[in-house]
Amino acid sequence: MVSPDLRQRVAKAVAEIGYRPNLNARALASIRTNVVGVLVPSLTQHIFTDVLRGIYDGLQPTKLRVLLGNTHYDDAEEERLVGEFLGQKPSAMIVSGIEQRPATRKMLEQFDQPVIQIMDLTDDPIDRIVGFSHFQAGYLATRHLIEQGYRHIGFGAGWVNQRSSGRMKGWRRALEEAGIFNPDLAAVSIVQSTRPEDVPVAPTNKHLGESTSALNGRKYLCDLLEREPRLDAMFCNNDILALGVLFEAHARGIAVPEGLGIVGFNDTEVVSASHPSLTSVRTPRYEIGLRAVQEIIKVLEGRDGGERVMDLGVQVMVRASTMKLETLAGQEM
Amino acid sequence: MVSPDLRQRVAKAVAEIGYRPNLNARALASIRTNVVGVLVPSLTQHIFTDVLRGIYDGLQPTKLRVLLGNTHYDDAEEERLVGEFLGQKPSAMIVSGIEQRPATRKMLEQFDQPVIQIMDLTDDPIDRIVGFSHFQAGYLATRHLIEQGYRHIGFGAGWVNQRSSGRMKGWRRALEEAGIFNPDLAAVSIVQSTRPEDVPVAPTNKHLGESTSALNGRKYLCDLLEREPRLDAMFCNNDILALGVLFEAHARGIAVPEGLGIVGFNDTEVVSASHPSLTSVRTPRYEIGLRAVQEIIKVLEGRDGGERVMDLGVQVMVRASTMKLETLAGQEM
DNA sequence: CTGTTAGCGCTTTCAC
DNA sequence: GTGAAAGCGCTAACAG
Repeated sequence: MVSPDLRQRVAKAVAEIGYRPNLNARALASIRTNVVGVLVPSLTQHIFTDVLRGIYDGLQPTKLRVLLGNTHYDDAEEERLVGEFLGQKPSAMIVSGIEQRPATRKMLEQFDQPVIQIMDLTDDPIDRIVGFSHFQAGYLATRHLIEQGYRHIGFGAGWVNQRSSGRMKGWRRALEEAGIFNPDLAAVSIVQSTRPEDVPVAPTNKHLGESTSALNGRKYLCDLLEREPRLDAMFCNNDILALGVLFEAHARGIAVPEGLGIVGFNDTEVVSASHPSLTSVRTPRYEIGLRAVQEIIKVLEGRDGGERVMDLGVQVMVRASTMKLETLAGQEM
Repeated sequence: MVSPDLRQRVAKAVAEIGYRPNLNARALASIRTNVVGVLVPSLTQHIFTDVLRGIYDGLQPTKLRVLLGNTHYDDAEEERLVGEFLGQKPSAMIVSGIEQRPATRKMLEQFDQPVIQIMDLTDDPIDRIVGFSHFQAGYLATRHLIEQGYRHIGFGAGWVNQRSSGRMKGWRRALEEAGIFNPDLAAVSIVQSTRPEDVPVAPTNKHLGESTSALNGRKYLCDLLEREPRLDAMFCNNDILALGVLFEAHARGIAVPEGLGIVGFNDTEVVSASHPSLTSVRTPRYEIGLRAVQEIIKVLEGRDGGERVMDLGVQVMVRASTMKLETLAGQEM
């Protein structure tokens, strides 16, 4: 406690001199760093930037900062970055997915602060995990198409990694249960998975192309129609792909949803405004980021909930592009 | 120099113990931090994530890491973050735009390491700036529409800040030069600018709405057509807005480009795949991020180029949505 | 309760 | 050349 006058004068001096506390020294002296290390596989896909928004918003009221790393979907890079970040003694770590290398996992397990995996689900998280089931997402999307009366349902994905292969397996399972699975109806450009058996289609269905583009969507529809002219619906690995399929349908004069049902993935903003609007699987990206940091804050404050696996779920947002059965009158925006 | 054997044994011990150098201590002892502070106003707009990609890619071969902050387009938050980041003694700073508060600018000027402003241009940068002219972008887009024969050219923007108002002024200037400027043809939802006089339209043209959405694009086209039925073209503040305009044109049966010319902004991937494909102004977002860190690396290595203002330019990518004059045969993809 | 001092784990410098 | 010692700017634990 000092006099307000002195307080004022000190503050003034501080401002004049331009004094800034050295946070490195502070971090070294105390053990707290107030830094959360965040590792994402990509900044290209808006999906991870939505997660980041949630993280930043959740961290806003705290004094925690973000140290962000981009692994570029590369195991080795992830391992390097985890090592580097851990050397910074962060207050917590957030990493994407569940496919860490054994060495990476070990480092993270030895780390004595909260570690949150995000964007996927497993019974055996490093510490805690908050995400949703990709299998369930693919399954629900495909079931929706089946219920709408579609029978020749394709799948399109620019590239297949561990998470999208989960969606793909959901697609396959739903079709197998209905007895209408056809492995020819998968259009996949690039497969990257540590376990190739994860991808439930024959390699003959693959062809090269860029990763995740609307142009690919157009191409996939062409390809699948060539293989199976009766194709009447598509579940797309992302919304941009779905938009591409829609554009190609427009260009070919195929009516959507009557002649072709389309389901996107992620439910990004653009799909609700297209004409016709697109059905899409809503993924809780923002919520995942927010929840991850909320859990971190809880643990750091000592009021740990103890929940290790947090499934935030997905939801099929039904719009005009799959309204085959219903009358469309008044349904479109 | 030690024997390979000993080297091996030490490495083994290091791995077993799980030793990690404490980077805070290192930062404190040396003055080098190997951290680049990056401040962006938003992570929602993919535009800044493209910049980030450039930054990360440019930093890849170095040992520099990124400390990322999100100002949410808030001056006060920017000031807070600059102070906080500077306390970390980063090796360099990257900040977005040129509208820093005086106090923020002063802190950055006193900082003795490279400071790069990005995404805009000014003759008077804090240290260096790499970007492009938003005025030129708006001017070129509008000139292109005029040259294609359009005469009632509207402008649409979810929200107008310092940079988009530059585009808007370019739009206005081009129309004034052609003697066809009509202030009624601006559809703008939210204006946020320190200098309201920057926005070259009457306030009556504003109405509320979400920031940057395809649904807004649809609404803007409706609004402008109501105000001026002869409207025959639109320059949109971003590609998603342009997509919304295209969807609304579809829905209303307006032919694009014959009845309505559309130009987007940023040239994101999706516009080249739409049907018809959309003309858009390509902005060098990735290149800006890359160049910014290349400049930083140059300065840190002591081989400073001395260039303070780096204009990376923009380019109108002409596609089907503005091909009014030419024959369209064979032009569309 | 205030003022002092001993480190935090490195890098750098200075003797040897 | 190698090895010991002196800080970097703070925080925390101590004594007054």
